[in-house]
Amino acid sequence: MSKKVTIRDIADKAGVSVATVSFVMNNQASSGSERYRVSPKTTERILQIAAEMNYRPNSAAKSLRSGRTNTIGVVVSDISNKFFADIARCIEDVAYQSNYTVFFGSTDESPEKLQHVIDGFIDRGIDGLIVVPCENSKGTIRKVLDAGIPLVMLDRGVDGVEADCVTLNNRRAAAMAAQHLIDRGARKVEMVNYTMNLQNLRDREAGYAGVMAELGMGESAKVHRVRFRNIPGQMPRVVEDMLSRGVDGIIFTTNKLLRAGVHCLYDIDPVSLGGVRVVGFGESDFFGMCSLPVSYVKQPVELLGSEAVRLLLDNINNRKQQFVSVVLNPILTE
Amino acid sequence: MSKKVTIRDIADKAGVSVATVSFVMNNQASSGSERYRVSPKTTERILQIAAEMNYRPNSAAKSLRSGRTNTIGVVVSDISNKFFADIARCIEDVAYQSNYTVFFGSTDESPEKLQHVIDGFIDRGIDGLIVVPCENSKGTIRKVLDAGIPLVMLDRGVDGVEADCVTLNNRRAAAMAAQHLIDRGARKVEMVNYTMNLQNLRDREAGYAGVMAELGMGESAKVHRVRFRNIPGQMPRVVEDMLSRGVDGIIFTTNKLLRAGVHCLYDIDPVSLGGVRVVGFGESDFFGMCSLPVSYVKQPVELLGSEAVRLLLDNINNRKQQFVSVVLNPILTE
DNA sequence: TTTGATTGCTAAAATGTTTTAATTATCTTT
DNA sequence: AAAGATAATTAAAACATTTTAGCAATCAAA
Repeated sequence: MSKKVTIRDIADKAGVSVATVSFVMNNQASSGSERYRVSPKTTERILQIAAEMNYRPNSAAKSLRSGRTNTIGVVVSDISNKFFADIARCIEDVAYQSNYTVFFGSTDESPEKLQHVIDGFIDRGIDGLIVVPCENSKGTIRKVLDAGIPLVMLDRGVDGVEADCVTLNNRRAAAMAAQHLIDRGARKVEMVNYTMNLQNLRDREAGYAGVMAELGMGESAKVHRVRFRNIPGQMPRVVEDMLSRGVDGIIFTTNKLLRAGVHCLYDIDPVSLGGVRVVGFGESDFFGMCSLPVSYVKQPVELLGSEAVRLLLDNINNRKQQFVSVVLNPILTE
Repeated sequence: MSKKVTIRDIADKAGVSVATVSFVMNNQASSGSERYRVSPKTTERILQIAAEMNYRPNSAAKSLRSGRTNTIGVVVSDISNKFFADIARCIEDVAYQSNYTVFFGSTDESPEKLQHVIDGFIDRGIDGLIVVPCENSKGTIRKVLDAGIPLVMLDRGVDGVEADCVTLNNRRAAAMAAQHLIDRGARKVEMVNYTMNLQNLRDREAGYAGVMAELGMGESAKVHRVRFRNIPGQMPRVVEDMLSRGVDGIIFTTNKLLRAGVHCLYDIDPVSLGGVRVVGFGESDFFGMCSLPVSYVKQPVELLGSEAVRLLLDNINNRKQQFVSVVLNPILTE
């Protein structure tokens, strides 16, 4: 458990000042700096000594002085949800490439948790945040932005909040889904959504409603709403209801809903799933193995993650004023 | 973007020294302290002022001085793998309850990545690590332990390394799996495993081999090995090979292998999956919807996560010498 | 050879805490 | 009222960096 070697130890051994060592340690990369240069010989020697003493900078001291931590916080709805886990992985990879390390936190769609997790991250001095905002999180997000902390919203925006944002083109995605079902001959297409008021979900409804109206099927359009916290309790009734009324096409607005829904369909009719065509958001292993085909809107997970990180780092390093909104295109997969 | 309020600002406003404020901020909880007390009146006033100034301690300064960050690092194989994502979520929850925040990192089973991720975490001053060790990671793990950094191994141990460890009883789990298949009438049971040399995988082989030998079926026992990095390339051949030789029971040693395997079976024979009974490790949505039943060994995810955190925090706070190994019981689910 | 610029380096302040040792204030006893 | 004990508070050092301002030394030009 050898004592930690500091910049001072190196300075002593090299017979120079700590300032010099600090310059070498940092300017190394941006070696073009006019001011504060160090001769190649000294630089070399210091580097050498640092290496053989196995020097590792103390990041607490570093960030106390510099105010930066090279750390970002990522707040999603639930890290164990495959969709967010995939994104998380992607964020991790891209962030690491830029020497950033990531904190992860889950909100379970609760604004209080969101606030709490974000507070924790800020207290630990993160340089920026990537957040999947939940219902009623406008206040929290605003506060972060007002505090001058770089933030990127992911998966959904928040009405009335100006900040970088990376989302799917949800309107279009839902429109594609509806069109797809109708093209395949569906006559009665309905949607199953959450009760939650989230931008992405509202957009999906809008996209669905739009297509239905366009095709003169506005009358038969219907959206069922299930509580986020009680999917297993409510889904069976919703599914039964739809089947009893002869629905032949269903759009589930999230991967969780889709899975729950298909399970219900399967319970009722394992062979034909009630003869209903189904489209969902986000993929899952078992789609290919269902007795009836399940189509789904593929989320460009890698892009969602990498774009979010890109925007955030950009924001951290350049402190720009202009916000940008990245809207990604969905891909429908059969 | 209000300037950050410090302990000094509070001291000034309250007309006391920074030391007093510091005492109040920390001893608050452990209020029974003999030494360094501050009168209830002053305490009250300081707390009041701190609250109305919305004081938030600077954690960089805190950890520079105290050497602690209230942060732990979690290194898994792949955070986007549902198994690890579930554990991660669990770790997050338990850690947050104790006011710890977590860094996450993935290794993709590469020792170099493991080293790199761990270095990054240590540089950021984590108080401890929860690690899923990969092949050839003994050196890295040893170094961490030698540096006096609390560490808990998760999901698998490392031979010859003494440290806290939380695992499934893999031997037993595999034995249960084999027994299960045989009880259901399987005559020719084989196993599909990775080529990797990991403790948990070896134990699963041992459990399988043990049961087979015990039942006088040692002759017919056979383990197929697939490279971690080339599952889709190798699985089809393995599955075909097994089917052609009349295998009627298969044990897949990981959830990824299981899913890949079942997909292959499905591709060959969507209805009966080749009439083969299958057991795997870890659950997935679609098991209930397969034409033939897939059984699986349920991993006690919540316990894996919470026990790991418990051991780690214990280690961080008490610096004990004695290492403990928690071995959890598997549950077979049909 | 003086002047002015450039190069290479350093001393010291600053960052926001915690903690030690010391000091002052307030009580009890006598 | 003095002495001793105890309670309340503080000054200052320490933690490991970064960065500002400035000092020598060397070099180029006049």
